Amino acid sequence: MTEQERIEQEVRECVCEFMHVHEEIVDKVEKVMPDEQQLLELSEFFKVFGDSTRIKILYVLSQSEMCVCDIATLLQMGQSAISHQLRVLKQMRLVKFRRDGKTVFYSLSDDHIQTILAQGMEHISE
Amino acid sequence: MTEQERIEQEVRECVCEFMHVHEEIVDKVEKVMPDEQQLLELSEFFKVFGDSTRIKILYVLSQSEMCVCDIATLLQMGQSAISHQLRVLKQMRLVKFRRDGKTVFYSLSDDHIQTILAQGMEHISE
DNA sequence: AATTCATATGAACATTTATTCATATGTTTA
DNA sequence: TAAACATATGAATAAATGTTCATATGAATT
Repeated sequence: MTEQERIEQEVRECVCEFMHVHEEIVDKVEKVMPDEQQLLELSEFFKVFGDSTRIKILYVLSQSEMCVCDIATLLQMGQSAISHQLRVLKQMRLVKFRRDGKTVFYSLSDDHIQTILAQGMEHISE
Repeated sequence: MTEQERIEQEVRECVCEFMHVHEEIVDKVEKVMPDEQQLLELSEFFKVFGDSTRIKILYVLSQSEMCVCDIATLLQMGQSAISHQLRVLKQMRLVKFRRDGKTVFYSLSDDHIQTILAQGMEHISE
């Protein structure tokens, strides 16, 4: 690519990104955009649902509270893997837990989680 | 780690994973588990929400239909990056589009998407 | 028909992420 | 208090993912 061509491309990109936009729409939406930080947090929240192991954990917990061993058995996975994922779920407050002797029982932390799971199920079964 | 110790660990893991589980719970939940494939699809669906660029795209589209250039301008990102992400959103049927001459307008594909976004917002603002 | 423009896409690179292995922590029981 | 047990965690490795760069496609305009 020659320098000349590079400049031409930059001009083209500039045109695309700063001149031929629909200004009314962009201006209107810009005003109601939540701040960067909030949208980042939102994506981090959903990221937690975006792994099949964690989805399975959430699903089984939607049926009953359960200890780490139970979950590992149900999913046929190692205890360590489950434990690591439970930590992620805990950090995002998707699950809560109570200790009973040596055992720790996990459960879903609130109703949003169920609602989100249900909406997702509906979407993929359409 | 000696062979002896390895065996001991395997036994320990075996105990954890196959003997001290709460059988009633495990049996009950095993019966209502959706099949592997469905849960995998569910996680793939949510994975799409789990990236800040895509969340921003979904958010701006929840306000108005919009062309690729508009989105790139709003998010201050390159056209290519947006286009790649729109493909992901399209594949999972989170967005639909209509062509008008050279321009392609994107919009959210159905109400589940709005509901899920709203539930997520509620969760993180608690 | 040739050019311009909006969008799409393939390849490459850098970053993130999930699992495993080994071990640590904290609770109970002998 | 020592051993057994359920769970947690740090480090390492392997796999997945997002962005950029260069270019391709397809529609409109001259």
